[in-house]
Amino acid sequence: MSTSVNKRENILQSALAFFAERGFDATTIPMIANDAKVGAGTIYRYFENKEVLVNTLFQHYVELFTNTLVEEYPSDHSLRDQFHHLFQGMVRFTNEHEHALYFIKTHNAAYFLDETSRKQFEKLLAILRNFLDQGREEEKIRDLPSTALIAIIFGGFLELHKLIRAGEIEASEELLEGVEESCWDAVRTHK
Amino acid sequence: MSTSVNKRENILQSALAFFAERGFDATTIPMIANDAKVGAGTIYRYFENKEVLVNTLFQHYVELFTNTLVEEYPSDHSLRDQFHHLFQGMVRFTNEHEHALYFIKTHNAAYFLDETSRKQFEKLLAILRNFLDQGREEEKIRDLPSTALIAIIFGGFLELHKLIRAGEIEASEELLEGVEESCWDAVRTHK
DNA sequence: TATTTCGGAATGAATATTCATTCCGTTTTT
DNA sequence: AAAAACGGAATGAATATTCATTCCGAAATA
Repeated sequence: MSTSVNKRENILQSALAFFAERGFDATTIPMIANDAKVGAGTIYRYFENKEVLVNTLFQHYVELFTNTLVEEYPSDHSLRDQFHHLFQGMVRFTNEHEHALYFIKTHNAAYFLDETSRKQFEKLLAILRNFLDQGREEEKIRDLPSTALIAIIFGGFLELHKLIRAGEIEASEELLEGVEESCWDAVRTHK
Repeated sequence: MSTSVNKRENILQSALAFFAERGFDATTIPMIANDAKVGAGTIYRYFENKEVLVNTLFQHYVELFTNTLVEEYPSDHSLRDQFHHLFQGMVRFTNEHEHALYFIKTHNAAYFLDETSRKQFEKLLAILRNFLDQGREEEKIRDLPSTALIAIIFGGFLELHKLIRAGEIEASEELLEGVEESCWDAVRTHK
């Protein structure tokens, strides 16, 4: 069976999990190879080197996440609805790609990211900034640096996600709604 | 003279900066030695190995931060005042120890932390949890996992701090107040 | 006081280890 | 039976750690 597509995919999946859990520098190629059930050399058939591997991964998931947020974006609904859409996007994306968002969050300023990766990430930020700026104009969003507000949103959400994965907490609908509300209250103006 | 206390201190300072900026795995002993203006071997006169060095650093600053939060804690004031005290503690601590809080935040779940470090960190969390739990009883704090709320607070604050250090933003009194208010709104109940 | 001896702190070259990357014999695919 | 894909041992570079030696200030000796 031409597993070649599968192997590439396996390598990417294993790498993603390790990078998310231990970070780029602490994960070794043999670790990834072993987990992907592939020879160490095989990784180099698919990726020129370790940095190309991370960058590939990073760009792939940032793009995927960006698309998730943009898809069916309710531009003509209320700001609160738009926020809900974005938040739901995070939830959906995290459900479909367990480690991806955490990986992105922990590596978005890393020294080994190349131009393309940085630009890709900028595009993602632009979407969120765009939303916040629009809201600020309407005086519905606090007058604070977008990056800080974005950090609050991702920080809270990802921490929650960690707890859920660790089994310390159950991912009830109610809980997610609570976190969404909390993030929204952090971001919006209060009359 | 090159008192041993000074050397040890220099090593710790250099290590802190590198660990905060690049992470544990990406910083090498020679980097630290060079920055501390000390022979590589000297580091091993003070610390058994690289892991002992991080753990020492981690424990030291977590303890220091914990003390900052606890000192003059206004137990009998309003919850809002208590929050203000904690937030101010973060600000003060960050002003006094530029890299420390960021280092703590990015390394608190690292694989190389020993028992003592983990326990030390737990103590810090306990203080924050304590505050949140008390508030929850009074129904002044949201019914959400403390860890998630804590993540929101630190996430927002540290992101802000990064922007300030990067010179992208000025650390006005007003800005800090805004972030404090945002974090508080994320955490409290809204009648 | 001047000189010598001594202890241990500091050093950085040498060594041991870890890891990314390469290479080549084997297996699988066509 | 080629050709392509693999696996995993081999390689070399980068890094943590060690250790023989130097250095320096403080006693001991004169």
